[in-house]
Amino acid sequence: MPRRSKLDLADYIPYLVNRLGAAFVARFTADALAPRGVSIAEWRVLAVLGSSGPQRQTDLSELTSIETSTMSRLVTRLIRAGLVSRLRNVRNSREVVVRLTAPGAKAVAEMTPIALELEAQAIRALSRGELAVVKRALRAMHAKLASRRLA
Amino acid sequence: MPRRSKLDLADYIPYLVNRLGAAFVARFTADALAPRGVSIAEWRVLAVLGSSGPQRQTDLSELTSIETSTMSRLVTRLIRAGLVSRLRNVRNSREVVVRLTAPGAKAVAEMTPIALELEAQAIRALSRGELAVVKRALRAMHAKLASRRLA
DNA sequence: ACGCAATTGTTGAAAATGCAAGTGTGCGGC
DNA sequence: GCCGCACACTTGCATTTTCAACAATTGCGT
Repeated sequence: MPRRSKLDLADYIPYLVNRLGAAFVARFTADALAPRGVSIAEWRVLAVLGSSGPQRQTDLSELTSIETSTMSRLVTRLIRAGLVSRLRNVRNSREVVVRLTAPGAKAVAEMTPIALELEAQAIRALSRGELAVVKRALRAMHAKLASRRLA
Repeated sequence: MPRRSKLDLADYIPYLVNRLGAAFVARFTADALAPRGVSIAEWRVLAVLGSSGPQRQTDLSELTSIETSTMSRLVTRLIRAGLVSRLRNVRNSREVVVRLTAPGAKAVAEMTPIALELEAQAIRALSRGELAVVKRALRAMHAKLASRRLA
């Protein structure tokens, strides 16, 4: 067991995670986003809507790790692009429901295979068992950090 | 094996990676950065300098996944804060060498234990074997994505 | 039912970012 | 040696993000 009071980034999980995340973004931007003039933040919102259905902006913020004020303007942009709609909730009029429009759903449908192919490429480096461990580990670490945040 | 043409974010590695990365940032910001008025981008630069020694700005950009123009201004800010110095390379005068000042090294030394403790908390969710798998996997996936980028 | 705090979303202003263009420097071919 | 190209960095400008303040609405405690 190495004694670690000095930081060795090459072995530091947050660093490795950030670097991998940046690589995904770079590749996905080149393959899917840039050709369509969509930003990574916009894609994240569209992907959540496609995966989990219509959402309040607060929930979109939570799910994407994007600030609520940024989300407000981001949704406005997506509306201008015709990809989503924003409607006030009838039962609770301080809330708003954002949902994909038909063109928005089509855009998600077109980009999804590219997204999946990108993941497929990355995990070619892994055995099936390793993949399962990695997914569980990513979720478990997130849970540990998110829970402590409330305390 | 599920057939996946629809995107299920809860099982999608890039999403899990982004979410975990955001959680690290949120926690580290609260624990170490906000109290000192340091931004996450600044910390990343300081951490690389602490871990790998003086660097050219191009290399800092590469290592931190931060754009070179952003890096230029970021280093300027760090200089103003007294944490790093920027000196033109004598042997190649278009290059610059950024290095920690004494206060910069001190700042890194103070924040490093907090960074390590944060990682330690996260990986408490993992067995030793899982941890090894995760680290290898993060590196392997990054390698797969980075190599293809050049092709 | 009333009042007050919490929730949800928006906006203003400052700061940070990204992209393209520009500056200066080194290097390879001929 | 000279020309042209690649590299390292900086700068201008438009866009995006952030943080705080604010407005509107709900719901809780009593």
